[in-house]
Amino acid sequence: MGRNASSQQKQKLRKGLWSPDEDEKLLNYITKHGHGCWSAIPKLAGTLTRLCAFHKGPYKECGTKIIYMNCKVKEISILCLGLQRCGKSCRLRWINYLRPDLKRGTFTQEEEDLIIELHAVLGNKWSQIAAHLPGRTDNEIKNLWNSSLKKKLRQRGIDPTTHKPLSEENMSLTNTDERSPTGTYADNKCTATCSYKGTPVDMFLLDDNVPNPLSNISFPLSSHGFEVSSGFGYDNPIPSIPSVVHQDSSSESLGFPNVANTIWCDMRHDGSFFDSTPLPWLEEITTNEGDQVGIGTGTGIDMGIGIEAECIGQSLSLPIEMQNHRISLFDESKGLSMTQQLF
DNA sequence: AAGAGACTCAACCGCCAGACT
DNA sequence: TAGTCTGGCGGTTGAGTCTCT
Repeated sequence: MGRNASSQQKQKLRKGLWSPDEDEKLLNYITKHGHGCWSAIPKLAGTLTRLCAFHKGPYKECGTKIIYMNCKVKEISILCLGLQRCGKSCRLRWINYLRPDLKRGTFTQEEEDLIIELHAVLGNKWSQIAAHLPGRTDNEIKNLWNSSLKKKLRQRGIDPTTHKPLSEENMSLTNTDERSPTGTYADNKCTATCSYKGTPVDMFLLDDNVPNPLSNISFPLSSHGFEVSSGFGYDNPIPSIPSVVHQDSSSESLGFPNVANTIWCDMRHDGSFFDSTPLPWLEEITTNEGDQVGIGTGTGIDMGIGIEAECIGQSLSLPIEMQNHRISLFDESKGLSMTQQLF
């Protein structure tokens, strides 16, 4: 019996594109009442009259009518049928189209760059990626990725799945890359010592035309006391890095409640720079006093940033010593030595 | 101008995990 | 404990639009 009723209901459900009328019903309902239980919304949305204005007691529904109990008005029709959609469909329509906080229009270059950065770390976790782009939906980002960004990456010679240079697939590397294809940085347990563990010289010398960028890198200190350790890539020689890390104490407002300090980076994978884009791979790392945090982009272009949390907020003047494959940072005032294996 | 192919994007489908009974 | 329901997610589809020839 119940099964029959259920299948009858299913037969009534509409599919396909939403009409303006349906949109209006759903929008009006959720604006007034919130979405609550999605599965109940199709019935409730669009209902003009549900309760007799004078009736405070119980009622029951019977088809498209409401039967009031112990009321002079025994029966009242639902004047407008609810949506002939399933709750799931309503939810999707609201999230992807009707939500008032949605940002319309094409993606900006900054947004595209951020999506690529995030994809390198998170893979196809579209909802997590969308969480970093206010006003954008996972569906929208997924579509952008599949229709446009994948292609752009390939044109840049980067494998959109692994975020490694396509040419690398044909090279016989002598180093040992312990990362998974999508990057181990997503496992949120990454520390300075678990970033790229291959042999950097092998990496850099794969292409004779690319000079070892380590010999050119300079490391300016940020005014906030962070130590920026390095940024480089074997296909991406960066002669110098400006002050790439800022501290933002309002990390909670950015949705990273467990991170003591939100780090912002100015550098893209391709070596150009942009501003105010949060480093997504820090989102689940808790930094404590004295912690070191090492991060990587998860792409073929590696970047290591070391933060001595103890130094946060202090003005440091640190001589930097580069010893082949390592970069060592020293805080002379504290006698603190932070030597970071970057690769 | 017309047809074919490429592209975009809204929406559906199936699966999964957690809550509830 | 098992079954059911629900919401959330990623993959996929297909209608509409655009671009190219």
